[in-house]
Amino acid sequence: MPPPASRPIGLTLARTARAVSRAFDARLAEAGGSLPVWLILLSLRTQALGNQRELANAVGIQGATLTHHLNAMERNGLVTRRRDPANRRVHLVELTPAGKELFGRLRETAIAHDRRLRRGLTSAEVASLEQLLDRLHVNVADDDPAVT
Amino acid sequence: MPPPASRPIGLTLARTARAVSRAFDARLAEAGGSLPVWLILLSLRTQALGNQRELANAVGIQGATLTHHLNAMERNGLVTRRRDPANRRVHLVELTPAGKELFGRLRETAIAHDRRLRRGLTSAEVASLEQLLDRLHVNVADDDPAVT
DNA sequence: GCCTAATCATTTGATATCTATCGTTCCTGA
DNA sequence: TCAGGAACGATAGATATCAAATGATTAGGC
Repeated sequence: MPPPASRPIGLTLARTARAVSRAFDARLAEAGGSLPVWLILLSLRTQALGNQRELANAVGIQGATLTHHLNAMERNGLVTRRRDPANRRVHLVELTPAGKELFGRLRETAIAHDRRLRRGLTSAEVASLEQLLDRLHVNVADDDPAVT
Repeated sequence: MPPPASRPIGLTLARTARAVSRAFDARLAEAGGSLPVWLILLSLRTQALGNQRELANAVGIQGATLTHHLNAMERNGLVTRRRDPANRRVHLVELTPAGKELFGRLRETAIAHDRRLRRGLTSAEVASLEQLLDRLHVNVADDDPAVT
């Protein structure tokens, strides 16, 4: 059983994802944002999150990492944090007007990026890509590492 | 023109890639390695690289980052670095026996990971996935950002 | 043959991320 | 009632990464 002759699919996946993320991040930087800031703004704007842990989960980062970003965003006047009076362990994170304004600008960037990414692909192809990616995800998320 | 109703494809791509990379890195760690170390060993073993810049390029990282990894690998006795007598700007990087031994172990891990990743996918599906990823890559690598 | 360009690697300084730990606040069961 | 544990977020310490500046060496132009 020789090693796979072609380039491993994981390598192609990692490199493509990095190139795409970097391109997106560069566009967001031009608009005054960054990838993590955009994901945080998006989650705050579109989901009702009870606490920072849920927010971190929605963004896909750890709580500690979220803390750093929220510190910076608070310093920059994008969000406010205050204790929930009903449960003083919980911090309520809210967008300021400046935060909402940045969200609007970054949303344009995100829409343009997505359009650019899909260029030349039919919606059936995009759907197929999504489905294949999901299957890779399932293959590694699987709790049974015994399968060789 | 509303934002795309479905989850942006870039987000699915980024999350899948992260999950896959993390799973692979965890396996490599069990075998005594890491993702960047594996890529460096693989490049050294399978390609004739003239200098560190080429090596960094093959691995897909910046020269500065490569320097850090080579420092650590040299400390751990996996590689040696010496000046090229013909061009004293160039460092020749070579695997030690311990480096070759680790390469062999990590290769097993990499083969198993690839097999796991492809589980349930036909080779036609994998080829289709590769081709779709390449098209995304081209879409962002494109030098013409005017296309919206 | 010199001075300037270019090339190669490293260092420096910054950001993003993780795991582990800590302090505070809340809740539950004896 | 109150002691122990759980939940929440912050902090500390570590690693990976990049861009920009620096140092050393070579190559080219005159």
